[in-house]
Order: sequence, then C-alpha cells, then structure tokens
Amino acid sequence: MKLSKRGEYGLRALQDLAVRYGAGSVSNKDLAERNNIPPRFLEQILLTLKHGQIVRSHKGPRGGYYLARPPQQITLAEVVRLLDGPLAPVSCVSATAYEPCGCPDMEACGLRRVMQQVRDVVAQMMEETTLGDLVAE
Amino acid sequence: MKLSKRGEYGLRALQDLAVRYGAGSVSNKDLAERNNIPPRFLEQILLTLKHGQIVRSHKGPRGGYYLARPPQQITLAEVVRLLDGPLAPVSCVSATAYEPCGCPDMEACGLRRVMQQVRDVVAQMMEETTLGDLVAE
DNA sequence: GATTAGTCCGACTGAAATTGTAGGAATTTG
DNA sequence: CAAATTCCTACAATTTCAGTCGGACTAATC
Repeated sequence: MKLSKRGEYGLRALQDLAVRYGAGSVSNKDLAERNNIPPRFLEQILLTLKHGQIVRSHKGPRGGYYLARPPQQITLAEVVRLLDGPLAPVSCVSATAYEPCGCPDMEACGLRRVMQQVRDVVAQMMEETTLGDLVAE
Repeated sequence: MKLSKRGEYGLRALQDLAVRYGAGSVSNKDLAERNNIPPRFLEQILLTLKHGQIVRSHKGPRGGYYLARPPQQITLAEVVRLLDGPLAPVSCVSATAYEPCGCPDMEACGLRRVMQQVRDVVAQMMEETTLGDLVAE
C-alpha cells in the first residue's frame, strides 16, 4: 500500500511549486535542494509531470518549472495516477486499470466488496484534495 | 497503492478457510485449485500465515490448514501487515514503521497531513473488517 | 556572439522486490 | 509400509525501483 519514491518526490516538489505559484519558475536545482531529492532523479520526474500537463517549463538561465494550472485545479489523484499508477489495491476494483481476478465467484467475493470500498474512499480523498489545499492555512 | 500477489492470494485463501471454519482442515492443494493460486506459491504463503498465528495446520493424509481463531477475530489489517507490510502510503505517517521523510518542515507539511488521513481511514477499515465479515451474508 | 544556466531525452545500471519453483525432510493416516 | 501432506530452505527468473549519465538543445545575459 505504499507510494513509490517517484510519487513522494513528485508530490513534494509540486507542493513547493504550489507555494510559489504565480511567482515565476523554479529550477530543478532549487526544488531538489529545498526538498532533499536527488536532482537528477527529480529532473526525470518533472519531465513526466510536464508530459502529463501538470507543470510547464521554460529553458535557459532563470528557466525552470511552474504549475500548468492554478493549484486548486490539480488533484492529488491525478498526480499519483500519473507517477504511481492506479489507486486500487487490487486490479479487479480499479476504475482506470480493471482486470478480473482469479476468485471463484466474482459476485459473491466479500474481499472484492471491501477492497472496492477501500479504493473508493481513497480515490475520493485524493480526488477532492488539490495542491491548493495542501498549502492553504 | 497496490497489494502484492502474496497479499491477494493469502486473503483469498483465508476467505475460503473462513467459509469452512469449524469443518476441519483444508489442504493446500484444494485451496490452490479452488482459488486459482499457484500451489507451490500458496504453500509458502500459508507457512507465513502459520508463523503469524493466523492459521494452524496438521500434517499427513487428510491434513491441511485451518484458522487459528474464529473468523470474527482475524482482521484484514493483521493479515495485510503480515503479508504485505505497513499500510501507510508514506513512512512518515506509519504507525508500525515510522521513518522521517525529507520534507523541509515536518509540521507545516500539508502532504503529510493528508497522507496521515489516508492512512488512518484505510487502517480503520482494515482493522474493523474481519474474515467473518467477508463471508457473512 | 560567446558563455552559461537551465531543460530535454533516452539509455543505462545496480540493487532489491516480486513471483514463483525445486528438493527433500518430517509427519501422520490408513 | 505406502501415500499424502506439511515444513523448510534454497534457488531462479523477471520485473520494478531508484537513480545516474552523456549529451543535445534553448534562451538569457554580458
């Protein structure tokens, strides 16, 4: 049930970008230093975030990254799905990557019912929490 | 956020044992066949479940496995923690495997707050759901 | 227009976890 | 004793994870 380092680092970096939203771009180097993330690794992560339309960037000196949308419009679910894959604990209850499991009777499977509930509550929390919520006080 | 095959297979097998609780022991072979689990792999899983005091066994012909306690006294949390490790999405909010993360300010970390909530709600669901609940109708 | 700070991209690598398999010893039933 | 079963340890294939590296490209600044 654990998030990968990619996910963790990515979220930390985005939280940092959310704090600074509107104040220009932040370089990979700064993000890495402030958040204790291996810089070369973070570079890779930011690139996937860019391809996923979550951040934008510009190059050259004084270049860097910034959020592609206001923090209130970026949900944790979106980020985690991009960096870490589906939220569901088992694929037979996944909204985004459904696959049947090998249980004898799908309908009667109590396990599936409760895993579905777990997925639903986690998905709901992640979907209704935005980067904006993270940095609001 | 996904459960391992170990966890999934283990839970499926235990659900099966819960249905048959009180009616003697079930062999690894039967469990494997009924639940579509590689038998040799399941054997290994059942062994860890045994060491974790969740099942008992007896050997020889007509031997097999059975729950060590009534299904109502075995929680999903216990099983998942045994087979899959901590429930927390990040280790800085884990009850059973706490480790500090690298974020600049632990207290101010919004990410940590929401991850804590996710952990709490998942842990609560898993802790209050028993094998008995799985097979009740 | 050269320098320099930065992103962009793909390839690579080492270590660890995951998902099993295999062999054989021990035990119990019939 | 024969057969069925668990127990235990070791091994192996594959995949994933976490991170590194080299170098191309781009833009700002002096």
